[in-house]
Amino acid sequence: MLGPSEKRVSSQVSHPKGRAADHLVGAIEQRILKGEIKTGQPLPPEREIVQDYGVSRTVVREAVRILASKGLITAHPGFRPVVATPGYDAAVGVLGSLVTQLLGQPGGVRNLFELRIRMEASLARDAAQSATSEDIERLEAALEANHAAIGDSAQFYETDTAFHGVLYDIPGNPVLPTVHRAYTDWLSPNWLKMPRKPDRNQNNYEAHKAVFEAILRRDKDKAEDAIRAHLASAWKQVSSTIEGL
Amino acid sequence: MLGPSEKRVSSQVSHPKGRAADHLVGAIEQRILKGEIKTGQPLPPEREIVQDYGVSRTVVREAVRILASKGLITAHPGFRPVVATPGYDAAVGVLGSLVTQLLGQPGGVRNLFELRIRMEASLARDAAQSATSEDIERLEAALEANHAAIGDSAQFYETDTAFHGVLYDIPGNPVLPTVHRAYTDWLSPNWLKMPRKPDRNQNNYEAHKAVFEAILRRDKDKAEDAIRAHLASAWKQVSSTIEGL
DNA sequence: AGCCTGTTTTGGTATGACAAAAATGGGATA
DNA sequence: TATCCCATTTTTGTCATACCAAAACAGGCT
Repeated sequence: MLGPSEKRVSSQVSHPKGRAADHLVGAIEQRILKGEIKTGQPLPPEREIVQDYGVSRTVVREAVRILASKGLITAHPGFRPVVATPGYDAAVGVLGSLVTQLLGQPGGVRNLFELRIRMEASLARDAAQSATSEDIERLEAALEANHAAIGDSAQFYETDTAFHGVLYDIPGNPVLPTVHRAYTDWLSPNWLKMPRKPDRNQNNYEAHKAVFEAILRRDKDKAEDAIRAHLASAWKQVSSTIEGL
Repeated sequence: MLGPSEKRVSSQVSHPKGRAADHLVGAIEQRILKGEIKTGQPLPPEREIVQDYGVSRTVVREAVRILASKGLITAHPGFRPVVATPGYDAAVGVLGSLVTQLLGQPGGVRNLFELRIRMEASLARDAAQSATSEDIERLEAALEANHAAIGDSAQFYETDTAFHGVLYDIPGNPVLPTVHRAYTDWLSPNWLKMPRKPDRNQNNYEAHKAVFEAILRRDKDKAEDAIRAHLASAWKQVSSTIEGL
């Protein structure tokens, strides 16, 4: 036994309500948002924060972990946490588990895929209207790569994704490529369950080609129809393979 | 002084690498995803988890807070954390601070608003194509409410949002209303900085009316154009008011 | 049965300790 | 002098323990 001799008054009077860790999170968040702690720069050592805010290390630690899981800082084990580079991709990571849970509930995958269809329909129209000749070239290159990969299903999946990805690049909004990555990340678990055979690849390639040609012709309606048809067919393939729709 | 007499071998051999808290998070996450702990049900007491997983309460506590900030559980201070009802809105909350950071960087607001324009253009087309008579009625009611609020800018903002909200409701995808809320939540801080005067309200109302009428006529292109024009004009108003574009 | 109250449980926080890994500083070496 | 290696100091990760306050619970009283 060790001697339980000393009393401890504890008590931190400063924060009347709410969790201390949350207050700390807020405080540090502010400092990050205001740029007081710049991107890429490490947070002060835990003990220093303890001093500055008059809380225990337990609390500091919790706050740091919360900030990390919010995506504001990155914390490799053993290293000082550093303020994360703000990027749209981080958001995808933060959503991770939540989305997984959402996709697990009835209709979840379908709801997300519908959103994707809507988005790509819009992108296809856009491309048909305002793709530059450079955009067209990239699209064509992606299409060719896709064609070349018909025999190799893994490769086909890659080039398929890449082709769609070009559409997300065209408007020049940096959020869109991230959205694309989010869709593919979140939907791929379901997609990859589906058996992929060369004849299916062939069909999909042809669908891509139709989209490309409509864009080339600057036919917005046709482009939208083509990609909607393509995605609807893909959905049919997937949903027939998997129970949970 | 207390006697530092006893040795402590500590050491938890089970987890070869990575942070203990992260392993715990993963484990509990699995149990939630698998439905072992059902929605609305409280997590076991911290001390019990300590026993079950052979970790310290510090670690359990961290894990719980992380799960909370991921949106998988909700933890009111002083209460047992309960497994959160999975809902799309939770995702918006989870993104919170990250998005704030993103919007703070150059072009952030513009990027998000462009996404919104794209979305609503798509929704307007959709509505023109497949709104039921019931949808039309709701849209009309929203439009009237908007008209009645022209004199009251606060009220106008409400009904304005509600009108757009109807568009997000029409396709019946539960994710869309959430997207709408996300857009408004995130953009409103900027919007509300803008002085709102009755004549502007009048203009906006008329823009809404144009959208409505195009939908009524089932004219997809016109509907899209109308809402794009409306949003582009709104953007002009806002961006001229605020520096940070 | 319904309400009040004392007890037990549980979350929130603080403290102190220590191993392991990272940062640091100096000295030996090329 | 510049460079590399190693001993020392920090710092993080984790554990154990203690204590308060609030919540949950269990009786007892009305």
